[in-house]
Amino acid sequence: MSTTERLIEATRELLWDRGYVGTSPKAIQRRAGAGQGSMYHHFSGKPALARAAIARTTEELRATAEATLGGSGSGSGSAYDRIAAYLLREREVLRGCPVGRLTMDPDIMADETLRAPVDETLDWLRGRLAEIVQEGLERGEFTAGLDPAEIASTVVATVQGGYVLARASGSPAAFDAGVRGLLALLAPGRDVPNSPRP
Amino acid sequence: MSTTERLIEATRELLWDRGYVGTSPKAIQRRAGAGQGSMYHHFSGKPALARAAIARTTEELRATAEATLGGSGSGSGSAYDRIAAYLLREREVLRGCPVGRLTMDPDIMADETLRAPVDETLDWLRGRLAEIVQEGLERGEFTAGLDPAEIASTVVATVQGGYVLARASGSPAAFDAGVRGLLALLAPGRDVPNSPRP
DNA sequence: GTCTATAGGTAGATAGAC
DNA sequence: GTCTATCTACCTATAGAC
Repeated sequence: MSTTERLIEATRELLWDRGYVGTSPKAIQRRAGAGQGSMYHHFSGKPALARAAIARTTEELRATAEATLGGSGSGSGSAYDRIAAYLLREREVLRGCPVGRLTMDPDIMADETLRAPVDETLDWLRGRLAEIVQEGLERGEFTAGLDPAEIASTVVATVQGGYVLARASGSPAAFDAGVRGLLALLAPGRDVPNSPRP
Repeated sequence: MSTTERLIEATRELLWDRGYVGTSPKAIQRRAGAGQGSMYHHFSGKPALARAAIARTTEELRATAEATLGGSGSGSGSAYDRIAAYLLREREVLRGCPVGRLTMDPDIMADETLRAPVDETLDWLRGRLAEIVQEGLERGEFTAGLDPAEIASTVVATVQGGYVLARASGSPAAFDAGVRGLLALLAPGRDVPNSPRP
């Protein structure tokens, strides 16, 4: 793996675990096995490193989400099933969301080039979920009258907040509970599938 | 206001806006109008300051939540109404939750004396909401078969995640959308009250 | 109680040799 | 491309005078 590559990956890990404010260039160098001069040769500084790391992490989130939310147009399952698959997929719950956690970082929010990709990613996710809810409404899967954009926001918020509850309690159980509650509300009467966690 | 008091309040503000890692003793002193020596006379260091600040903030959260969730045993409104009041109450949405944001701080999670009050507070909130959902189920307000603890987790997660969405987009609208979606799911057919925000 | 002095360590880079 | 040296500022205290 190239030095550039190792620097980006090290930054991704540190941003995920410690946030932007809690991540120092020195820590990135140590983790990447790169020297000071090497790091500043490849990147102009901490913001540039963070931009590269965030770009990759947001791409990954989109790809992972799309993998459960359903293929390219082929209706592979009901809307409920696709949303359930998204909610119940395996996650490193106790680590939190690598994108969502950035919103609590004041220095990220203050820099438009760092905030924008975070905003666009969560916005894309809400839009994608809203499309699926709309499909479900048209097929009569959900209670008529629900607002697709609102339900999409509720779904994403439940996931983001589930991370908070899980981290506070030190256990993924709280995340799972929130998700199961949401699925029960979405489809009254249906059996909620089990989470992948033991 | 005493120096101790000003130090605690300054720490609360900074923890809320910048987190634990992003808050320095010097910044606290500046905001409190206290000198270095003065601060270290009243508190042993940053962790002690944070303990005092978190204790006060969690007390405040409990009091504020209890104010909307309903009085001491007197059923002042339906379960749905009390949950709606909690969800729709005025909040400084773009600032995030002063308790929930602490869960993303690695240094807070690593120190048991700082993590415990956060955990206990969110746990209390979930328990309190579960009681109310239980009441609502007994009165037939909600779809039979719902799990009170799960729904309570969904409610708290939606709030915590709503803050994330709002901060990402720079607008409280995303918070409100998530809340309105949740209320619509909780009581199909009912009109969801408007949020207090303009 | 509050102030100033001191101190070792890190943050976030820049400069220039190799 | 990578390394070492250097730099200013800030972090998180401790010590001791007033």
